[in-house]
Amino acid sequence: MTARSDSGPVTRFAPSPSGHLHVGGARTALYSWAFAKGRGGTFIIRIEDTDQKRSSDAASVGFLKDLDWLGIRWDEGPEYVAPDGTRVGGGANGSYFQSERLAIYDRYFAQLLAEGKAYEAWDSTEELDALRKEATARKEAFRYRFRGTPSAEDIARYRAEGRQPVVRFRTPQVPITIQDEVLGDATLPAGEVDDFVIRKKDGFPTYHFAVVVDDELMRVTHVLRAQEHFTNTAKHMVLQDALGFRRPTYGHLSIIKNPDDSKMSKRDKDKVLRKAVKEKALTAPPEGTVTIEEWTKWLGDDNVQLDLEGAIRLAEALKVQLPEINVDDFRRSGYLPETICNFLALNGWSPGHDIEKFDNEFLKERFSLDRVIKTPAKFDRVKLLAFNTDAINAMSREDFLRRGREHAAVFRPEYLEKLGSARFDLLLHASHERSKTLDDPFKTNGFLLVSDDALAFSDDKNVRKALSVGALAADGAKSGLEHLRAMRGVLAALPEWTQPALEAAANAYAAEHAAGKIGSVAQPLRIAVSGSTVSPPIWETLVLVGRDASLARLERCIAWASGLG
RNA sequence: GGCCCCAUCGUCUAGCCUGGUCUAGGACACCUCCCUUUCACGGAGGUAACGAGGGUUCGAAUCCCUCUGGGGUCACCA
Repeated sequence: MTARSDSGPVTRFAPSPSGHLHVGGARTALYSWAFAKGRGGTFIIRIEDTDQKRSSDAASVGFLKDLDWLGIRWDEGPEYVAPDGTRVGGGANGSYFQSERLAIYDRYFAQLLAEGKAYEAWDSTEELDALRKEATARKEAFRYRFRGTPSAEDIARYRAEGRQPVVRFRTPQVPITIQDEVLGDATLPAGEVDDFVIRKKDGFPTYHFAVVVDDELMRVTHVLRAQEHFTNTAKHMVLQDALGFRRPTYGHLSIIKNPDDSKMSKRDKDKVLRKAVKEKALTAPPEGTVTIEEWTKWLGDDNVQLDLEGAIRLAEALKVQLPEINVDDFRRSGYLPETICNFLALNGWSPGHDIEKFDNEFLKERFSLDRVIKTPAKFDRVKLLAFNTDAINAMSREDFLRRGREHAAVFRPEYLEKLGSARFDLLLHASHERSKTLDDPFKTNGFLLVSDDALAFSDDKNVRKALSVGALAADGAKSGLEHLRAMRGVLAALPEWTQPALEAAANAYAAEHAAGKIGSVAQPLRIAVSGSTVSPPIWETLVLVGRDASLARLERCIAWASGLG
């Protein structure tokens, strides 16, 4: 924990712990962090777990882990031990979990009630729904107004019925000007804000109340949050006035959208799966994906979401790509945290001067609210991939090796087990320059994991071309299949199975039998050991597959290709 | 529907506040060519935008108005 400096700004990121940290939230956190840290201020994490039904401890920890992975560390907030052993969080303004601050909120409820600035309301859900319907019928927005104080008898009756009151704020009927550093000022006409609930019947504060109290008590000076909160700010401002609190400076960030203009949402993954299931007209879950019960429940209700592991298994079985939505999805896909931060920073902010590539240090130095873009941006995964490719290409061999190992340890342990450390390192080296993500060495080289007799040769245009190209040539050159037959003997006779030895032998053969065109020999070999026309460089690939396996695959490929029409 | 906000290449954006240097710059994508044992990488070039209409002005992407389009919000969720 760092000592709080009184001079700098104080910002906070206040997620509600349900689900995972998604890219929009990550960007809000990044901006908040950069704004405070670039000005000698304090960055706080606060967990807004006032919705008992939706909040979970696991989700809280997940948020902290994702934030830490991105390189965003907080000066105050939940205590967390990073993988490198650093202790993060703590602080003198806790608890940083709203569910542990109930006594604090109660004091302020009492104050407002005593001053007549808030009142208890006993309306039932049904009564409220009826009022809402009426408003809709009149084509008006529903706004709750003080409906009179119930008599002592009424209250006694409600109590007997088991009703619990909520506390509503008596909103002054005056125009309210929202001051926003990003969007500029906006004035809401008098009466726009209704008497909103500040304490739920379970005794928990609503978001509006807790956020106002906590921001004051934690001395937050700048609030950066999603644009969906813009209108809420009016509520927060009238509350601050009633409570005698200071007003933080606000900045509302535009939402991040999918390329098809829909709002990025965690449901997007289920959408892709539902579509695939429908297209394939599946009636039962593929073997080893999800249970029949999960399957039935999921397909029976659009609101039910598959758990992540199940969704991943199903996506693999259906051969569809799940869209990355959450920070952890991008991590799993092999994106670098520095790339995610860089790209996210650029999605809604720009340093100007055509600068695009920068790190969090730069962002910290340069970030300012007046350069935040007001328009919703589409999240372009293609450009993100390009950024990640550049970052990976710029990495040293050693860094790529180290980070590839770290990635595999978490997401691809089977490669480490199957290949052993020497061949695993060779795989990374051989894949580095053609990798766009840390996952590419594994994602694109699944043939290394399958057993020799299970390797499937793909019967496509490129394969056929490579195997028969010579036969089609007019000069009587040999076909790829013939090269393969010949190479079987050449390779089997090799005293050692190393890249230089393999290359030398193949070159010698090609000089004599393929007019020096090594490609007409390399491609058939590639097909034989990998099953397709795409793999790391061929000599490395042969070493990765290994001598015995390569020869066995060669044999199978010759048999397979001989049967091709 | 009420209220609020926004509007530059397909996409992310620079420029707008402080009108002229904008025949509108960069990046990703796309197209062409080069390199190449596959796939990638890389190199050279190219296509591509100020939503529409009115003003103001000698001059508007930049200032004003209208329209159109987009977004947010209208919960005892945050």
